[in-house]
Amino acid sequence: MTIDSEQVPAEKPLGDVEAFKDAAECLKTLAHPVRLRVVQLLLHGRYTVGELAADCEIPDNVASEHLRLLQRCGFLDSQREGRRVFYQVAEPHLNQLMACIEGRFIKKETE
Amino acid sequence: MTIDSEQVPAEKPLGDVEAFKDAAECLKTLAHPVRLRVVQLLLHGRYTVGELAADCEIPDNVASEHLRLLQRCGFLDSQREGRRVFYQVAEPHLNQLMACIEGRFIKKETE
DNA sequence: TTGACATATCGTAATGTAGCGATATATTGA
DNA sequence: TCAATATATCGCTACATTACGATATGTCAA
Repeated sequence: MTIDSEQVPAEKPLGDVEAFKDAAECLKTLAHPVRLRVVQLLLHGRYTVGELAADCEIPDNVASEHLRLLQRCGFLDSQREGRRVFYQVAEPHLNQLMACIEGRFIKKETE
Repeated sequence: MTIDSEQVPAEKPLGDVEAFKDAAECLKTLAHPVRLRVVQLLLHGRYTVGELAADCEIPDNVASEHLRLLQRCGFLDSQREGRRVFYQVAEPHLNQLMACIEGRFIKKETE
């Protein structure tokens, strides 16, 4: 048995920095107050750009840009209906991820 | 019964953009490949700045800066022991949050 | 076809973030 | 006290992100 001045830490989890590049990119997209609110809303129903912009109190074109970013990393998709475009959640994991975030950061009424 | 050209969406979840400001700030801190890897490691044990820097293949001072950011939003804390500083997880929710992220983005061996 | 509406895109200015090298601080042992 | 080690901080540059106003595209209804 060798003597080692370092205590041996628990075995490291597999993976490395590289493995988290995609995750970091997507999380960064999610990490914006407007986009978090948008995702929260879309987990409860379909909304148009205008409706989401109104809820978030931002101009339509700004909302449209946020939606484009969320769509680009696969969180959302959209369908045009007439002159309006409805967005909805496309990534099943968003539900659980959002639950974690709300559980940590959003205060419930009944607490 | 009134006729409404809009279909009524499911009731909106409570909250607003403002409520997600803190969440967005912390998520943004987490949303970096090095910091995700660091958190993953620290969920499995205590490590020094130097050990974390080595694993991530970055200079010590860069690691120190990442650790400062993670500590600033309450994810980590640290204790000095001699000339080394050990970091560890300070936020219990990180475990579940990280599980979500790994579940979505990190491929397991056995799959 | 024209005008109004809904959404998307583009150029740009302001701000934020990452990483680097140099330097500072803290701790230990010679 | 001095040098070596470990970590932290600072000033800086490069780059990314944000929101805005203007404009473009797509759709409908008169």
